[in-house]
Amino acid sequence: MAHTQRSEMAFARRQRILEAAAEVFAERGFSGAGVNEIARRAGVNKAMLYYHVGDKQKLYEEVVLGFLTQVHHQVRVGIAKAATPVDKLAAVHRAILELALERPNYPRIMLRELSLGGANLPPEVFRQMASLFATTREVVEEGMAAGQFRRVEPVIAHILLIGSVVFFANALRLRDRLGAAGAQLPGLDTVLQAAAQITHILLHGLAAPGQEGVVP
Amino acid sequence: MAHTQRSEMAFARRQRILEAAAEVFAERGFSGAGVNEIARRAGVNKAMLYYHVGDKQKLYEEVVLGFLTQVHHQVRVGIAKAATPVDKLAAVHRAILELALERPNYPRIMLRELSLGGANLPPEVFRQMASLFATTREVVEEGMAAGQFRRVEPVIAHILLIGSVVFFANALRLRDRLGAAGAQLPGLDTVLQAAAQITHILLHGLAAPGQEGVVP
DNA sequence: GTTAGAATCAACCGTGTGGTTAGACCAACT
DNA sequence: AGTTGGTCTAACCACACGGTTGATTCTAAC
Repeated sequence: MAHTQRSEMAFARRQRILEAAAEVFAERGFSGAGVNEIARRAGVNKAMLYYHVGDKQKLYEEVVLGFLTQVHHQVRVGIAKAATPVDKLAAVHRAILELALERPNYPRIMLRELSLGGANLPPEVFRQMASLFATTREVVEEGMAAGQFRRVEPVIAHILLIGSVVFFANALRLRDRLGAAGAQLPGLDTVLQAAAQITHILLHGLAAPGQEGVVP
Repeated sequence: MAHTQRSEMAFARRQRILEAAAEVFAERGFSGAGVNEIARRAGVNKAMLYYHVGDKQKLYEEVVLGFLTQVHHQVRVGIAKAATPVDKLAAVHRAILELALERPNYPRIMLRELSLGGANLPPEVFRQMASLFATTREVVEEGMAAGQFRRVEPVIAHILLIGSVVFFANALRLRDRLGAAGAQLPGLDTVLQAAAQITHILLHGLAAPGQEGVVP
């Protein structure tokens, strides 16, 4: 296993580099991030970035793609565990939300990338997005067919689901500065409680007339 | 009025510079934007940026603040014209939405700034945000007092209102690339129609049980 | 023990950046 | 005509950036 040990070390290095990259990209954005700083935080020489991963662009793509596939995976797991369309959609929302809170770097990156129109992203990332969208679309259509959801364009539901999470996760970081600016801020006991309110409002909003009771 | 003409010219120049700046900041973000390009697009010498407005930072602040105050103004106008809390909240949503669609540069900037945690923004901008938030808070609380809205933390409603618009406006730009990646995309006749669906879902979701009928 | 190749590093390079400056231009007033 | 002060420009600068290179160390296999 000697050879394996070596490549395991290399793999670990690669992971450290990608994590550091995610951190810096999240904090400063693609243009704002410096490969020097990424290297510094990963504790490796700059040339190692190019050796193990690639140039700045490649670094970025790797980070984004890694996150997207993870989200999609979790979403599918969530759906598989749920029974009704409403539960499934709630599961989708929660899966995204939990990942967003657990790994706060990523919503930041996604948000910024959205505002750039995906300028820094390769087609593969869009394929992954499209695939995630297809998943939620299925759920929404199933729910409409079952009469649980009102008739909406699935893409709208998708946008609301994802958007609310990403926006919310990012907004959390403004709290302190908004408070300092005089905003009268929440008596939110926990972040998760606030998130639950969001899920509830969205599902309630999507419920077909007379079906509001189905929403947990 | 000779002197006035001169300063009017200067004012116009300033506006052109700020518009160009908004454009470039929207396309490339704060770090990605170059003062050279801003100057080029504004059709002025680079040094004029520093003369008329200030450094890159100041340029950015001016752009963001200008937009925020405009939003807040429109929101207030919308509220003033509406009667019931539901109508007022719908008006808030529409005001933000219309501005976002009309001046697409700004949602992009705001989104990116959100993901940066307002790193590039001065306290005054946060004061403006807090003030806007206070406005919607009033409406939400009025609606809850009147029994039209379910009990929610106003900040949640605020986030959903703003977030959905900003996210939606930005998502529009992904359409083509997502379509090319195989996403089955909307039969949305018009953008406004999609937006109306969003407003409807949110208001419906916020409506108190039994009050869903009040939503237009 | 030697060797091939993976992994690492310090030093370097060209380019493009934000920002500055010294002065030219020009309209308006004395 | 001369002076002033707002407006504008070309040229410049220091520097940080992304990226590369060539040499060097480490390790595993023969």
